[in-house]
Amino acid sequence: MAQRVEPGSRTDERYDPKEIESRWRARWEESGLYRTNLRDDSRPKYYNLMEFPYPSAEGLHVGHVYTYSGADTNGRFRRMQGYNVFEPMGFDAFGIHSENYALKQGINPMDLTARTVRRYRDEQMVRLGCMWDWSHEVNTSQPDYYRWTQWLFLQMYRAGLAVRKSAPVNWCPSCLTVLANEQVINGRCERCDTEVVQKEMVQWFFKITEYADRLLDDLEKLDWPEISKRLQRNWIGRSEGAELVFEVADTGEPIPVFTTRPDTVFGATYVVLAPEHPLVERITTPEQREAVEAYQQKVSYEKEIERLSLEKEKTGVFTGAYAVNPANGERVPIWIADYVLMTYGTGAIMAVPAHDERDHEFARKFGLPIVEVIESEGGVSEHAYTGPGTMKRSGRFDGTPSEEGKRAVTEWLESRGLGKRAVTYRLRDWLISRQRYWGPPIPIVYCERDGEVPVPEDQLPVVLPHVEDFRPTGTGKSPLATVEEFYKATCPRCGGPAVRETDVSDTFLDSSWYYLRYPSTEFDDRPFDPELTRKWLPVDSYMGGKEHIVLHHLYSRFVTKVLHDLGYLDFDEPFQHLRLHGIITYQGAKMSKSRGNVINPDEYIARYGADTLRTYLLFMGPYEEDNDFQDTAVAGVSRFLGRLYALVDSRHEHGGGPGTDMRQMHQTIGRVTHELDNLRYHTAIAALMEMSNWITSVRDDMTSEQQEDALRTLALMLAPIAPFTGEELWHRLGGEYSVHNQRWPEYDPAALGKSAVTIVVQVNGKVRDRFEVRPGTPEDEAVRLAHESPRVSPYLDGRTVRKIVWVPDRLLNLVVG
RNA sequence: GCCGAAGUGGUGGAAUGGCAGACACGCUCGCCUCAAAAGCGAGUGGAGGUGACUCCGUGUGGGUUCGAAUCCCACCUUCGGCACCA
Repeated sequence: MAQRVEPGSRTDERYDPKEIESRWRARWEESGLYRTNLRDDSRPKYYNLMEFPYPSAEGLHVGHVYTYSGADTNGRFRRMQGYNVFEPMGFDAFGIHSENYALKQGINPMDLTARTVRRYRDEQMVRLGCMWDWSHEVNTSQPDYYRWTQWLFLQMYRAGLAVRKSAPVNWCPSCLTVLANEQVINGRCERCDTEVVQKEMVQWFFKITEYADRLLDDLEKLDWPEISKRLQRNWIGRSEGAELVFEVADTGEPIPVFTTRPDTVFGATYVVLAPEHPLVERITTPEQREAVEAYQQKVSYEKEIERLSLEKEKTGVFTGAYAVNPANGERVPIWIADYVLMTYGTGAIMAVPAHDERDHEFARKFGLPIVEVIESEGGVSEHAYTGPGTMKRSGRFDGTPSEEGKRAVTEWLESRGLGKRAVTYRLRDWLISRQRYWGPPIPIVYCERDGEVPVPEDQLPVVLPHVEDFRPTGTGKSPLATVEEFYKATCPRCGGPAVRETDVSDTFLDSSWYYLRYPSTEFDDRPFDPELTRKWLPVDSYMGGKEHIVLHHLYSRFVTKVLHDLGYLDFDEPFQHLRLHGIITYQGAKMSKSRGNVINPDEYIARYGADTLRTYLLFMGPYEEDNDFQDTAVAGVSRFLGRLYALVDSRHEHGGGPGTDMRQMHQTIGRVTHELDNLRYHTAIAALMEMSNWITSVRDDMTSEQQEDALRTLALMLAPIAPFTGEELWHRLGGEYSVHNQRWPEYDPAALGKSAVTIVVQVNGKVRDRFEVRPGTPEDEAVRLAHESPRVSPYLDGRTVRKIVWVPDRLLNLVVG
């Protein structure tokens, strides 16, 4: 540790962030400054959560530093406001990203991850100056954590929400595993950008769709940015309509179809099944069988991305079979086409070409009849009419407005047992199994006698073994399927021979509950302690990036709701208050390794110190918007911190003046408090810069007490943003350790009372003069002053004042004509 | 195609109905220096004027208003999300 600085002495040293930061880091550590007493009831609690990183090759990214700078500044601000702040950190250490890094290095992820985590934490993260309480660190890849991830799986299983079923799933040919729907972005793998293919496979799913309505409705009660609510709403994609039953002609076999336009059922001139629809096999006529099977073959080879392409012309094949339109009894042909998806609705549609663009295009291509049943002006020969209107050619419903017809037609068909109201969602069940090594084994065994049996809770964890060959196999099975010591098991129920499930679970399951674990890391006999959980959750502030809205945030809400329903939690939303920071671009583009425009935070910390990087990141622009990183501006922030240091260091050569108006200081306190409350960090920092400029310019007029007061206030307000420099300045000003335990400064409202206000004088809305007057100056006096002003009077000469706009203490506008 | 956000000096941005450009970056000039760096000081939207000043100016066009960067309508551009969801 460097020499102690005695308060009061002028050192004439330059601002040396490296020395300052390492000295205070050691002092904070040794005094346990950031260890939170979770059982302290004397202050209101504040659970300050921020996204934890997954350790990978690249090291800590500047995006992480951005998240943490903003979240930590908020945590420190709340701490100074009197909250007992809990700010934990951990590692999302399981998962494909960490595993792919290990594969590239050829080192078992179990060995490599431990090293990577140490590097992240001890070489990078500790330097950032965040008030993390490392005594509650979690690492999702450790048995003491994933044991409870497996426990969570078992709760899902018991509740009937974890099911093993065959379904069309997304397979990534590069990662050699299946993916959840949320992990496919525009037909590509979220991790590696490879095009995914569709496969029918038996997999484990969590039935998140059963919670679709609650996930949708409860968004209302959350303090979240609108964009994240909108994205979740879109993703859940609730759609109201009806399920109508068409029957196969002759056999009478029902074909339920989902439609949002039951009012157009009289215009349904054909039915389309998804190519994978189970009915296709049974209804296809011998003449059509060859064509149908060829088409099914072709579609099954198609990549998701090709199938979704809109440019593509519609294709399809007639099955040879007919169905009966339940509204008018007409026979309509049954086709199969890939524009109908097996995974949405019932996998079958009634096609109404007159009033649906897609059906229209298909009907025109294959010469199917187009029957207009909603009155339209332009007709429907060229384009479908999809708007509302009056029903026609619809029997008893002719003349009914379409909106009313939706309900009426559904009720009419329902009375005949051929329909009912229905709701469909875009959201699909969460596919959680992965054919990979680096994750928690799914705690299920398969017994010859008892079938699928959950591992009893007291036998958890099912330990992930350290294996030689951890490479993904590509066979649709995890590498664990080749490890006999692992998969050979005895049935927990009958004791007979059994095999373990060898798939591991999705990384997003690990992170779906980690916020529940942080307060309870001391317990190894329960995932989360009821008492601590009741006290500390839900989370008071959660900070992260936009990329997790339909992944991590949605899954966490689902898991919380399930645990609530099972009686483990008394709340059903994990993150009451969520804020999303913007993306940092560099040279105008998103940072990426391939572009070679990645900012390495280590270099900036080494050169300028963590405080400068933190302060710069927050100063760039509005925290919740995207910002471009500019190297030159970083140096400017470093100079600002250096100026503050010099300001404090040279204070004994100044002050001792007759005293000055301290209103500026009180205004700054008010401004900074308000800006920090709203995450407007860039304007908070600007206000601190203005205050520093103000002190510099008037310090010789200040009394010594005033100067001291101003500098201390400045140090206090700097502390949440630049914690090292704030601490150092506070210490040099003789403040007691630590600045981070001080109360946030309050402004004196009386000191804000203005002795004079500036009135802006406009003529016809153009500013012509401004003058200082006492607050509360009446209108007539202001008007008189305006007429006397040589800068205003020329514009009034020879004209009549038609109107006077008077905003007390602010503005006078004279309208002349 | 649909939904959303945003367009302000050379640059990042401030101002959400009332003084456009706070605060910075950059640049110019000056001080310091043998010189440079650092630091400090002054200036810095555009055009005009010796000058006090004047006019213009927040993507484009229109509107509301005493007054619009801010509200409304149309369009253009950029970014983001979704995309055959019946």
